[in-house]
Amino acid sequence: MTDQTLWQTISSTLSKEIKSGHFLPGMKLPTEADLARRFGVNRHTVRRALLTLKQGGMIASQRGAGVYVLHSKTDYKIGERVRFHQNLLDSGRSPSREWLTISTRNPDMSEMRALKLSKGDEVHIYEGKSLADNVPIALFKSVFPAKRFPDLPEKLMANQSVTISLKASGVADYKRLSTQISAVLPSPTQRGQLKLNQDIPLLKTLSINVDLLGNRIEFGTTWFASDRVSLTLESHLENALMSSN
Amino acid sequence: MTDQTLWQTISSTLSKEIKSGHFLPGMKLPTEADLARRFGVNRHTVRRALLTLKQGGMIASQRGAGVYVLHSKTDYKIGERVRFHQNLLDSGRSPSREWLTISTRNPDMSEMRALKLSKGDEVHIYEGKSLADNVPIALFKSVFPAKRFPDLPEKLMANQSVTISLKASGVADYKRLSTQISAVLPSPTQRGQLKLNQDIPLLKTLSINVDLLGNRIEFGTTWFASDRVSLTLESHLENALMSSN
DNA sequence: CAACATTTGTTCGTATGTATC
DNA sequence: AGATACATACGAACAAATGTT
Repeated sequence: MTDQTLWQTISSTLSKEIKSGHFLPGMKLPTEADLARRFGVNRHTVRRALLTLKQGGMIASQRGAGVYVLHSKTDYKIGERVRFHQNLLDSGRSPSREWLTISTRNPDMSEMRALKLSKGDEVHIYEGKSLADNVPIALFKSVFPAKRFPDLPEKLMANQSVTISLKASGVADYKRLSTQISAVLPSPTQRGQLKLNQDIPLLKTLSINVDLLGNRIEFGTTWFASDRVSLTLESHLENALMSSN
Repeated sequence: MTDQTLWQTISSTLSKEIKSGHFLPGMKLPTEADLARRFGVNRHTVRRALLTLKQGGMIASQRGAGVYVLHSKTDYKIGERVRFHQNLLDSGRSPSREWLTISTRNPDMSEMRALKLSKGDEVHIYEGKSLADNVPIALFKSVFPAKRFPDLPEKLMANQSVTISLKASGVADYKRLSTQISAVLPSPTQRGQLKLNQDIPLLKTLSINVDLLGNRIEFGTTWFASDRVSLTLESHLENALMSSN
């Protein structure tokens, strides 16, 4: 409508065709050359149009293969409690986790502030990847105070689950204190780990988790692929009111 | 580091120079032609690099003028209560609001579900723009049940404030029930209203607000320009724990 | 206000690299 | 191994918005 340039027109045309079901999730779009012929433009103009669809999370391209329509987003709930697996099980997905690094080192400034550490305190770093139905949907980095959880690394390697590992360390329950959300672009490393085809923004969340006494026990960063996830926040009102649903 | 392509190298080089303070907020970057000469590449390659910086909210371009370094983001708090002005005042900004349309019509499916409306119920639509220091930072659309708030439109036009208008309609207080966050690309219309230069994703939030009895009184959608805002969620634990700060 | 130079935005053309099938 | 298809890069030209003279 308000479109003016060729690539904007092409972009919104294809967008409508995808939304209308003309192209279904998982389907391969016509090749760039075909689309260029169809719209009577240069291949670059088609690529410019496809780029914005890619950024919007509607499609993904694979060099040498083609351009594919993506599936709709997984809904990821962020409540008081942080339960990754349960979260995804609820939406009918099969969740899994891969850990990339588990290490212990001195904290940087932001980590010290977030966990209210004293000088000399060390932290455990737990980095990994979250998948749903074997598709990577997020990268995470969790920072724990080493003084409080001396043998957490071994537990994490064995358990694959933060909740269970913390429980084994005496934390019966923990809650989310605060979360900050922003949108960033992936680094080349992140792009590879999430198998992104560039130019898809990540929903970045910084969260601080506390035990029931209010002690800060985890400083977590998560990068969600915005083409595969949307975040849902639920207040503690939710449970009480949802019963009257 | 892990960079491989020319435009990725240029992008991270410029990014570092901006972060290091070599280019300060508000400053004009060298022209694309100059940068192309500096890096010894084609102008297209420079533009590809600048595009990712633009998407990351680091720079903004103006045709005919140049490319400028943007200021850092405003932090926008999302708590149980929804208080736009207070929110921005807290971060030292001068907030303002412009309303674009105020109307009454029949709800669509999503609005009926969100507000739990019965067939035949009408809704008031309140659309507008939020600014901080005269820079647009978000667009919003609020949907209210007309049956409960018959004269809300007049109040909104007079007040400019949702909180005050609802209070005048007998809602002493209201809270956020749930919020869904995703990232989308702006439509041409939104791009114009937010004065975006294309290709900056929007943080889109869908929220349902309820009065103290749990009745749903507002279904709101907000599109934040991700280059100007980051969202912070605070649990109700925050207040209790922050005192021990 | 008009004319002009500057600067970014769009489009086409062409060539080469690289991953997939 | 070869054909297909996307990714990167260079070159050229013009359009559109801006700022200046």
